Amino acid sequence: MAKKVSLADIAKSVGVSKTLVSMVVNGKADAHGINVETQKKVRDKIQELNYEPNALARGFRTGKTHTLGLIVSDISNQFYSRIARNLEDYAWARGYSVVICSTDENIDKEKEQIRLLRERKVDGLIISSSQMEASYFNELVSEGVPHVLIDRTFDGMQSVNVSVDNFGGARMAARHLLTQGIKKIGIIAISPDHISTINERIRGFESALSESNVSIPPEWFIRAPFDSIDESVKDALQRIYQSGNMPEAIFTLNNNLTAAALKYLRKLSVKSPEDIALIGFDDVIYYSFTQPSVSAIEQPVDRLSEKAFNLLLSQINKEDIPAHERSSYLPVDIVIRESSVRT
Amino acid sequence: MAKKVSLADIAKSVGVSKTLVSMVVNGKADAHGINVETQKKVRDKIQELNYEPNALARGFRTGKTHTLGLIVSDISNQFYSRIARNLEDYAWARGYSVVICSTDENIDKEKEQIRLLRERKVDGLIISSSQMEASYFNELVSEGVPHVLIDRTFDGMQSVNVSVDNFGGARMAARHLLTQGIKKIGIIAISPDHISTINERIRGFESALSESNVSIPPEWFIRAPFDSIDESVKDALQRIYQSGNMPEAIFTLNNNLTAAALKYLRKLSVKSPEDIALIGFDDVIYYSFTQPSVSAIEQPVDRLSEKAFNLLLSQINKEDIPAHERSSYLPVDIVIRESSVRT
DNA sequence: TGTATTGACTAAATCGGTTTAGGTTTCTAT
DNA sequence: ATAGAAACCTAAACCGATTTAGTCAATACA
Repeated sequence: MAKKVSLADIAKSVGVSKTLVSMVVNGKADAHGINVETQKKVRDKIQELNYEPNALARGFRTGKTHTLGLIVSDISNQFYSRIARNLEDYAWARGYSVVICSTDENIDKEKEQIRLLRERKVDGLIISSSQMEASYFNELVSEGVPHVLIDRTFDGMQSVNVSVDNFGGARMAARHLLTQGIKKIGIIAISPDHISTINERIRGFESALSESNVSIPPEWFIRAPFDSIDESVKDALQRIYQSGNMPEAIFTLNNNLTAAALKYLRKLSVKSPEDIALIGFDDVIYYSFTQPSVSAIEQPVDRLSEKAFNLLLSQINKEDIPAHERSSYLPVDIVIRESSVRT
Repeated sequence: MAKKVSLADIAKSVGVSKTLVSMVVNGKADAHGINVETQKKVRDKIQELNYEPNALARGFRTGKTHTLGLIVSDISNQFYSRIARNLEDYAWARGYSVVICSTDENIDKEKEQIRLLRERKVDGLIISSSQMEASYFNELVSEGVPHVLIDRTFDGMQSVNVSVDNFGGARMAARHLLTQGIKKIGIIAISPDHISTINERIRGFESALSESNVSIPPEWFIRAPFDSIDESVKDALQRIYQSGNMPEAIFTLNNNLTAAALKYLRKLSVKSPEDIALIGFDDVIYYSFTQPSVSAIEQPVDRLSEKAFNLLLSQINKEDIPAHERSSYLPVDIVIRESSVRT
């Protein structure tokens, strides 16, 4: 490992000051009226010695790392990996890298990750938080930490945030079922119960139901713990199946729940949509060729990511974000396929 | 944004040297025989002033960032997002963060990302490379950059590497088809053609076929460009369908290709396995409830990631890696479902 | 009594850049 | 001839930790 060439080496070798070399490296030479020939000499020497600036030293001095932190519940969930990918693309285009952190819906882990990322001086954070404590984020705001809450938001929170119309999406799903005269409806959510999106979806769904005087009986209101979705959905569906009292439709509140429901309905030989109609929140490409193909609420992942990135960049660059931009809800679409259509 | 408390602040405030504070912070105080009471005083002051070490300054001095780089073709591909997740877990347990980079199978982008990560002084790299140039990686080796090639490897390469038995997996798939008397077989690969896994799979598949004197005619050997898999697979299948000369089976070389094939066979109303049997490389949970359920070669993602991480950590810690550990191939499994069984 | 040894601690150098606060020349205008 | 302005460049401080190479006083030993 030959010792790295430093800026001082270049300076000495060309016979100019470190300041000048630094200016050339950062493209500030012209602005400082440095002679073009001197600039060329420096650039040639940089080439010759194969100098590469030490980003750590630079970051140490400037306080900028050109790194962003992305905190989500689980990066292997398609929804989040797509967000990650989009974000990464926007970041790459602007010279930023992104560090990923999966929280497993664990609040303490999330806080620890945020602490660590801050200690590492990332320039900004994009967070899909598992918490619902506004005060925690308001502290981030008042400490001036650039961050955007993505996907999940909650009341009383002053952070810039971008999410999706979870309430409206779930309401669409409910209305879609109700229009078909379906009234015996179940729902599968995940626990813990402090996840804002899930709660919004429940609210939206129930609000539409109550307009038609329908409600979800407790035995059809299932909570599957985040870390054991598969078994919990299996057990719940089995219980319902054996009870003989089956709903006509089930609404699953995220893609993992939908997959699990699909899997175990099939195992129980419960036909969808004939026996139980199914509609899920969050669309996945595979839904179009599962048996049955699955209806779903589709989220605008790309626009969500783009918006979050831009809002974060504005904060990093100390630009003002107008009040109406500080909080936005993107509309969702309903994609109706076989699983939810009974007529 | 109140100015951050520095180590010097603590030192001055307690009335000791920075050295001492640093030793306390890093748990080296006892080893240096520092009085326990002095230690306590320092620790109390750290609490009181809420001191947090500046990781950038520390990293600048020590050259360690406790950050790893993960380079893959596309983080939103389930295969890679699962690797990312596993890696992140191992990394987190050891105090490392991971930066993700998607290359889109673009060699130049990959090189640029590696350059950037090195400039940012990540402690190590885990790379699923799109290249097949041994010399590039041998340079990394001789420069002493800790790195592990994961998933994809190639000849003449001295880097530590962990991959999967792509050759054997594809051979299994071929034999599975051949045993059923299927001889008219097509294959869908991706381009560019410098991806080692894809090439190994082709080799393995063809080697099994040639044992039975079967070969793949050019019109059934499809290459779908990485960035337009969907349309290319669609076009190719349509062409084959319209030609009237259809294979009895198709082997798709990765999960995206399998999904695309499934989607368009369905659109063309080509029944699987009756009209065309289908088997793909890389298993995905959805395959078990698609129509038909899809047979696949399953890769040991978790073991792959674990091994890669451990090998990287060894390098970072300057431990010796025995020769037989420097290169490993993990076995794969075949998961037979409906799509490939014609009897 | 003089020399080691031990225990407790520290001053100063260092990492590699960026930033601040200038300093020379040379040219131009009076 | 000379003040003032341009044009071009630089020395030194600085960011916040770690590391090196000690110091100093008290005790132990011969």
